[in-house]
Amino acid sequence: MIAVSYQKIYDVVRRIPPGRVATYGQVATLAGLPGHARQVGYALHALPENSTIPWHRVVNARGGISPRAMAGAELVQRQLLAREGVQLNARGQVPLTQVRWVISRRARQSV
DNA sequence: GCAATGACGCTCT
DNA sequence: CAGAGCGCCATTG
Repeated sequence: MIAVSYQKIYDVVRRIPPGRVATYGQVATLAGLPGHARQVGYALHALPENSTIPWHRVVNARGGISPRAMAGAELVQRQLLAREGVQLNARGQVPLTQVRWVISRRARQSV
């Protein structure tokens, strides 16, 4: 059973455009849950693999892929990002200064 | 309702 | 920027 609060988070993640990435904190804030970055990660963790949510576009505040229970899954995320043109550096992180998702104020209101 | 858990963020070093 | 430590809080047992 997925909590209703997660729906809000999924909704934000769905809006992340290809070739762009957002941080957990950013997603939390856009979802109307400022400071609940952990719940964002928790929500994505409970996300089924067959989901259409672009969860791979969500990274931590440093642009890196957080280690999760199943190692190797981060490799998948790296592949999905590369497929969208997001190149990762040697540290396995993305240049946030360039690919950080910047949503316009008007775009947020159109929810 | 209490205690433990966790795909994190912020601050200091 | 990278690493270590502390804090926040919904979800779960």
